[in-house]
Amino acid sequence: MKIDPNATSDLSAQIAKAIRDSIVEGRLIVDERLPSEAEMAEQFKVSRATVREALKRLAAQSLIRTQRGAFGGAFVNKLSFEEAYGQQVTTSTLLISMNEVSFETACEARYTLERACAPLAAQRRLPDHLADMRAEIVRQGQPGLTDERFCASDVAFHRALVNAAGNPVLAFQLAGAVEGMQPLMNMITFTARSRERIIDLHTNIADAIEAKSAAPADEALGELARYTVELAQGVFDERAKSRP
Amino acid sequence: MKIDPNATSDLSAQIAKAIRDSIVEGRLIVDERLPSEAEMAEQFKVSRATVREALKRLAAQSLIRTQRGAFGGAFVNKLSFEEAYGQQVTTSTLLISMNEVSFETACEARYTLERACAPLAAQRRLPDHLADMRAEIVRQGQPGLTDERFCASDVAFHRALVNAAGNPVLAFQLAGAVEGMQPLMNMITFTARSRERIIDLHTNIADAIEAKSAAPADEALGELARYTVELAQGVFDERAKSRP
DNA sequence: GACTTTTAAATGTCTGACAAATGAAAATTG
DNA sequence: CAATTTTCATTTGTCAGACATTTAAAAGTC
Repeated sequence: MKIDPNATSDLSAQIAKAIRDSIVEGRLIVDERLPSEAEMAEQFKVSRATVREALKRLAAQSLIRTQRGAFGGAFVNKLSFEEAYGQQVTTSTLLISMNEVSFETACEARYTLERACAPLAAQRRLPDHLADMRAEIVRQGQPGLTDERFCASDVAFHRALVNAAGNPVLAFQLAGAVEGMQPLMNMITFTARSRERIIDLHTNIADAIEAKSAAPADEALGELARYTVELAQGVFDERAKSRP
Repeated sequence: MKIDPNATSDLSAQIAKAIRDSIVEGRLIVDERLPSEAEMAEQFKVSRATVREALKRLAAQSLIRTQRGAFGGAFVNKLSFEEAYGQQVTTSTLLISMNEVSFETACEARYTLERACAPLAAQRRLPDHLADMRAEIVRQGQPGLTDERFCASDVAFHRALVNAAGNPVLAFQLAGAVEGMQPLMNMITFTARSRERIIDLHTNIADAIEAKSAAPADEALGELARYTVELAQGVFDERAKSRP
């Protein structure tokens, strides 16, 4: 691990990169303890403050965790699916909100990936997954539900569908596609009639998954994708009319 | 933005969270300048070092960028697809390598998602994407190519396929699934015969995409998924035999 | 007006210090 | 001896102040 004091980037960024590379390439293994801040400061010939800034960068990516006290220090963190899932959602949400991604593009990505899960979900679903899906459908039918809560329940329904595929890597990869869409979905005003239609389609999906038949689930998801884009189009048209 | 000095977590983590929330929820918009470190230190009633640690956390997630000099400071960064792509790949790679994910599980996730792209790719592919795919196929046929380079070319081929779908959000979501697999793929030893088989399947895929016919592409991808798992199984069996 | 110099503001880095947490070892107690 | 308490060294978390470096605007110069 070498640091170049004359490089363009910050010393803390260089140090963070050196340690990150060591972790990614396996020279530092999970739960291994890094040298203390003071030792690293000496090793890299920088101050402790600079080392700390580097460590905070790594902590932000869940690559290390720190513990105070004697025999404490910084340890290589075993990245959990939960942590990775959260990072994935945050990144996707920001990416979509900051890059003028059209609703159609985001929606297409989401439903394309989700439909890919449907056959696996139909094949492997457990009672728990079905129960989760049914519970969200019930929630979606409750009167007085705000649009935001309706959307949140929609996300929860689709998360259950993805989980039913029984592949944690797949679930992680889809996290951003499903949950990152929520801010866009929240912009839609759901009328009683559109909710009814969506709940019908969700019911079709749950029924198909329960019956372990992939095709109808895929069909309903396709229909849902079309309908969602249609609803969004209506909202945008309405908005364009009121602000010409 | 409020900070609790008695909370369990670090002050710098709390401050980072407060700023992150402001960005995610839109209270801070792209390119907006944050207060200077000294001002934030005063505002949050902490030292400048603590504020800096918080800012480094945000910089590690590409949420802010900093600029030195007068009228410099920390600015909300517009998360680019490129940056997000890189983060996604790093996270996926670490997640897979640290969590005893079976080759089958990772492979299933990858090919399930990739097959979902095939119809879109067949429909929308541009000459550039085809050229990229063909170029990688040529490279894969060169003698003397190391296994690692063969794998890297394999990833490049599949990246071109995903890009051919013409949906940047989809491409981003698939980044981890395709590239995060590489360390696992690198463990496979590719014989001349297995390379030939893979190149044949890649050619089938490229031909199908060129002909804008989705079904053969999907078929070849399925075959490739099966064959990859089979190859890996061979490697693991071999290893089990030599180290009983 | 075009060029150079100055200057103020901001981040980057360093030093030294103290607070707080924490587990191991030593001392104490029954 | 065993259980408990105390001490203590180590390490991270936080702070204050200083200086170096970068940068663009402002002032000065021809």
